[in-house]
Amino acid sequence: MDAFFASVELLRYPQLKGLPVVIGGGRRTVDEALLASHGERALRFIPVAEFPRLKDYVGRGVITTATYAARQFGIGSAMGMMKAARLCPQAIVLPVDFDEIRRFSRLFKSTIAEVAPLMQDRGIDEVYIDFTEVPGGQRDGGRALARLIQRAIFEKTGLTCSIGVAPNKLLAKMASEFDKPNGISIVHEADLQTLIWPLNVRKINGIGPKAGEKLARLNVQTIGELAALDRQFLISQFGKASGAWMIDAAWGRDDSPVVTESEPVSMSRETTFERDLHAARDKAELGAIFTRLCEQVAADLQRKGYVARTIGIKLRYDDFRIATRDQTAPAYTADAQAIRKMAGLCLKRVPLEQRLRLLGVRASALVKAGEEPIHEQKMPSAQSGRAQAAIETIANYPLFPSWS
DNA sequence: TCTGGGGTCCTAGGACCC
DNA sequence: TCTGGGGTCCTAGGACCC
Repeated sequence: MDAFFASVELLRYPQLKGLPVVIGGGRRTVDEALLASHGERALRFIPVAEFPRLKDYVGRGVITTATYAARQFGIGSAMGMMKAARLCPQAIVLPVDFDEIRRFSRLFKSTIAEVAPLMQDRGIDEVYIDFTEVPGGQRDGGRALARLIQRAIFEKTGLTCSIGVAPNKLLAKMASEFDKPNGISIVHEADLQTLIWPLNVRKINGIGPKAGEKLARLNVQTIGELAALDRQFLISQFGKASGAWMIDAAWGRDDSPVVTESEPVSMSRETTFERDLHAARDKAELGAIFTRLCEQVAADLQRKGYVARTIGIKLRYDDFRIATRDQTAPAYTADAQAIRKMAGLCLKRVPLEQRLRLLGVRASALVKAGEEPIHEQKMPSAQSGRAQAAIETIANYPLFPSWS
């Protein structure tokens, strides 16, 4: 989807069309009173002058999405709000409305699934589609179906998307970047050398800042240069799995299937504080946040019908270093108090002298509620001390109090 | 006044088991 | 005079993606 978060807001505020708008930030920047006085229906008539500007923004957020007009100023996703404000102080800033975003996400995905049911989720605004078997899918090299999908999505949502058509997911993803917004790009196997090899290695989905930097140090900038390297050399540099994957990617080879269903691996909640907090000096505040995170994780598990056996915490210190601790229990739970106790055990094992910027709670080793393995869980005797504490913790809490 | 939140996957080491 | 080999599970950290 093109500039998804921003485009959804532009549906409500069409008067902002063509203007630099950014979505993101930690606090609500649209005045609630303004919304209340104008009412949902009249939102489109709020004068542009009344919208909050980036220069007035205070907080620790990052940009989630920038409209194409805002991108002209050098603003992009994941950029800190303060930096963006320096680049374009007059840009309008709106908060993320997650409920609305999720609603549109479901809408565009269900629209696609009606046409091409073999669809894989790739986050909130992206999917892979295997339309090998869709009637008419091969017409005009796939362009006809791509047009049909674009039209259907626009009719249902009023939003545009960009589509890449290729023999596999790797190439399709790259192709989808070629003609944005509202474009269709078709890449054949034979186009590898002309269309793919001139691109920077960072355009490969899976080569991020670190691998990109390392390749640059090896004097490799383009995908073509990467393709010219020896497989064994890449394996020696990046490890067995990554090295082999990298050379295949450079040659456009990817046989991974489009996966329509998958079970979640973990569920987590985390929050960055408005100011850095200290475990001892801000104990009450931190404790309340910690408990709330546990309650949110528990609610997420229960709402989605899962139970977890491993609970973990995540800390980000004021210097941005991250620490994580995990604890596996002998039994599964989705209970807020049990999770709170487990997370508390984790907290005891992590250094707390330094001020904290972020705290998170994570549940993993998930299974569907009611489908827990029946045989007894073997405890890792390596951490028998910890494990014992976990056993006692769990024993003190009923497994599914909210359902019983 | 730098730098969100929710995920997945991989690696490497230690403990333990047979 | 040296001390297996394979496998699983757990943990911590890190890269990467949307």
